[in-house]
Order: sequence, then structure tokens, then C-alpha cells
Amino acid sequence: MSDVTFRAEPAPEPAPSPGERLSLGVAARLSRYLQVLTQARKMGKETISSQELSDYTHVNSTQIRRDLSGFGKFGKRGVGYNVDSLVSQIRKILRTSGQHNIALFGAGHLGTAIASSDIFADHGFRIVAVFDTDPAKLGAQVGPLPVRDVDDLGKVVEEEDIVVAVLAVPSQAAQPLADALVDAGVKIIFNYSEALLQVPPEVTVHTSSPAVDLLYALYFYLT
Amino acid sequence: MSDVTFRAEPAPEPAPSPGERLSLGVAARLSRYLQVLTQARKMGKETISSQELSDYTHVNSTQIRRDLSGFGKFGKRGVGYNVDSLVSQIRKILRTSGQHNIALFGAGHLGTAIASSDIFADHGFRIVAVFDTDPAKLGAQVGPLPVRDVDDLGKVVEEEDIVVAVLAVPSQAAQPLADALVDAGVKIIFNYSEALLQVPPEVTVHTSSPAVDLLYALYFYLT
DNA sequence: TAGATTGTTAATCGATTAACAATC
DNA sequence: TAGATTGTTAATCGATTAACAATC
Repeated sequence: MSDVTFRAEPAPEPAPSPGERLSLGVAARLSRYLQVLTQARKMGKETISSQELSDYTHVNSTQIRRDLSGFGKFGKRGVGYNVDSLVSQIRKILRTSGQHNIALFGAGHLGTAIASSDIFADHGFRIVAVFDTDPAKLGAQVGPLPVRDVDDLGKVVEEEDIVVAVLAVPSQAAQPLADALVDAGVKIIFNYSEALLQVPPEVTVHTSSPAVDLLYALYFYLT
Repeated sequence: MSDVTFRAEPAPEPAPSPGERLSLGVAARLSRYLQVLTQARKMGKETISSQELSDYTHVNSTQIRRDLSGFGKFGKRGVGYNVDSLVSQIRKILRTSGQHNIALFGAGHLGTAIASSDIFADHGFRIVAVFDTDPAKLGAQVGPLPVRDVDDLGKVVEEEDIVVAVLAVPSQAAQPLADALVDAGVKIIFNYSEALLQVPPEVTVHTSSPAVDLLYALYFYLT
């Protein structure tokens, strides 16, 4: 880390020391900034102010400056933040600069939509395998990838170093699949089905819930 | 405010008074409980404990009991909460007991996946119209609905009383569509594209960001 | 009864925000 | 220089949690 030192400054930072875990809130917010920044970069934006970031993320602009300044002085007063450099700073902080391999389950409409989107690719996630249980779909192409048999799961997870599984399967298929994934050593399951998955504590399940987000937005509209 | 008084109980609740808005955090958490409860009900579960809810939502069980007890005594000690009755209580609190009409934009893979899922229907959202700009798709069926022309937008929004629009369109199509939606009086835009949408302050944009959630989950896996 | 789980308190911790000097 | 925006402080507010009596 090492601050900008003018002679013997006694580390005046309450900043997170390198080895420390971010708090849940900070990590969540940094991820959101990253999303906006990534998209802003795509649109050719070179600098962005904390106020603009605030407009897009609904996070207070002071909070944003505070979150960032904990890790260094990334901005330029009167100008804002350089989009490119902020992206790489945040990636460094979140330790997600590298590539990570994903396995996708389900070659239906949702699976196909996910495979053909670059929403994961933009953030360093690469879909390296697609699985489906429907024998009729085996061997078919989803984007550049062939649909594989779930029986190959263990082998593929190991060969491709897969840490994340994305489940775009019917609810009733989700739990058995989750069990197989746990056995195969996958640590993060991203669940697009509605099923409530039971997994051991070392595995993280994130269930996508658009309807929940909608309910939430609607509440503030209705009141 | 007002302690626990014996005798003539003068509303000993620090509970949110009926007219008060929930805080952002409470509303978000209640929405999540609702999702789990809805699914638990589907699976035939009759009661659920705060600990079980905690396992599925990653919200501390004390927090859950606290959130709920602010609105009444919904649970039974030693037993837990009745799933059915808790669903309707939370719906009442969130004022989302009614039906709400949604318009879906984009009849591609993602749009089709959304239309055929019951993830929205389960929470009282009904997709009443599907739009696409591709002339080749007009008139085709997506589930039970015909694909309509975006030119009909204003008319449909008014006739069907549409408050929410779900955008499952390519990024470059999103902003023009958002502008049209704002003109038509839609107040909530649920954005599945990556575009950063600019809308007036009275309109809420929620951008779905699976990659952000993944980054976040990954951070805690990596550290 | 014994076991389980709620409802609630009290204490702590972190998030949030307004305000403003620093500085580009 | 004048205007804009960051970095940072200080004060407040709400979220979180452990603990436990109440009670099913």
C-alpha cells in the first residue's frame, strides 16, 4: 500500500490494511461502482464525478468519495475520477482483476440469453462449459460452446478450474444439481431458479430475485 | 418513546405508524423474506423459524425477528411463523397485496424466458403486454401474448394501467425505449440491459446486475 | 414438563450525511 | 482567477447482535 509519504508521516489512515476484509457494505458498493464504471467506459466516458456515480448507483456521493478515499486518492479535485484508472483500482481492491471460469447449467431460453450476453465477460468471467440434462440438447451449440452431459461435471470442474456455477434450470432440477456441484467442489452457486437451495456452509448460494427487487421498487412508488 | 406499561396499554409499540414509510433496509429485507416464504409455501412448508429464514436470506435471525415484531406478534414461541399468514402480513406491510401490470420489452431469449417464468406472477405481477421493435417478430406469440409494436406503447400503458416496464433488449435500444416509457408515464423501469439509463427523478430505474453480485460473492470467496 | 423459539432489551458498531477546506 | 469537485471531519442515525425472559 504505502501512502504518499512526505517524510515521517505516521500513517494517518484509518484505511483498511491490505490484509483486511472489506465489510459487506463496502464490497457491495464497490461492485456497483465497478458496474457503472465499466459501462461508462464502454460509452467512451473518460472521467466521472462522484455525483454522476451517485445518480446511477443511488449511493450518496459523499459515501462514494469516502469509500474510495479509504484506499487512496483516486480523484482530481474539480475534475472527478478517471474512469479507466478507477476501474483497475477497484478491481485491485476487490481482487477480481483475474479471469474466472464459470459453468452454465441449462440450455433453454435463459441459459442461451446468459451465454450470449457479455454481462459476465465484461467483468472477467468466462463461461467455459454449458450443461443440460435433456439428452436431445447434448452436443448442440450454445454460442461457441457445445452442450455437455451433467455426468461430465466433476471432470470439467477440475480441468477448467471452475469456481462458479450459474443455474438456469427449472426449479425442480436445481437441488439435485446443487448437490452434484457441491460434490464437485464448486464454491459459488448463482441460482436463477426459484428453488431454495440447501448447501453446506462453505458454499455460497446467491438466488437472483427480480421480483423481490420489483416489490421493493414498487413499495417506494406506492408510498 | 413510551415504555412497556402495565394496565391501560397506550400503544407500547415503537412500531412504524401506519402512514410511515419503511426505511430502505427494512423494505429490502421484508421483500427478501417474502421471496423465501413464497417459495417455502410452494414446497408445502407450513411453519418456518427465524433461523430457517436466516439460512436462506443470509440475514441474522435476531434481525428478522426484530423486523417482524415491529409490526405485530406474528410468531408462536417454540414453533415459528405460519408461512401463509406471514406472507399476507408482509404483503400488507409492503402494500403489494394487489395485482400489478407489467409490460415486457424484447421478445428474444431473455424476454421469452421472463415471460414463461412465474417468478413475477408469484408476487402479483402480471405481464400484460410484450413489445419488440423487430417487425419480423410482430404478431408472434410469447407465451399467451402477441408481440406488439412499440408504437402502441402509449395506448397500452394507459389501457392496461402499466406501472412497471421490464427491459430485455440490447443495450443500444434501451435509452430510446426508456425515453418513450417516461413519456408514456411508466414510473418503474426494470433494466436487464447493461445500458446506463437517464431518466427524470420521479422515475426509478433498477438495473439488474448479476455480474456485480458475482463479483461480490467472489470477493468473499477469495479472501 | 422439557425443549424450542419468539419478542425485546441494551449495548455496540458501522453507515450515512452535511459541511467545508483543499486544490485541480 | 473562478468554478467545480475531491478528501475529510465530526456528528447523527440506524443496523446489528448477544443475551435472555417469556411462552408455546
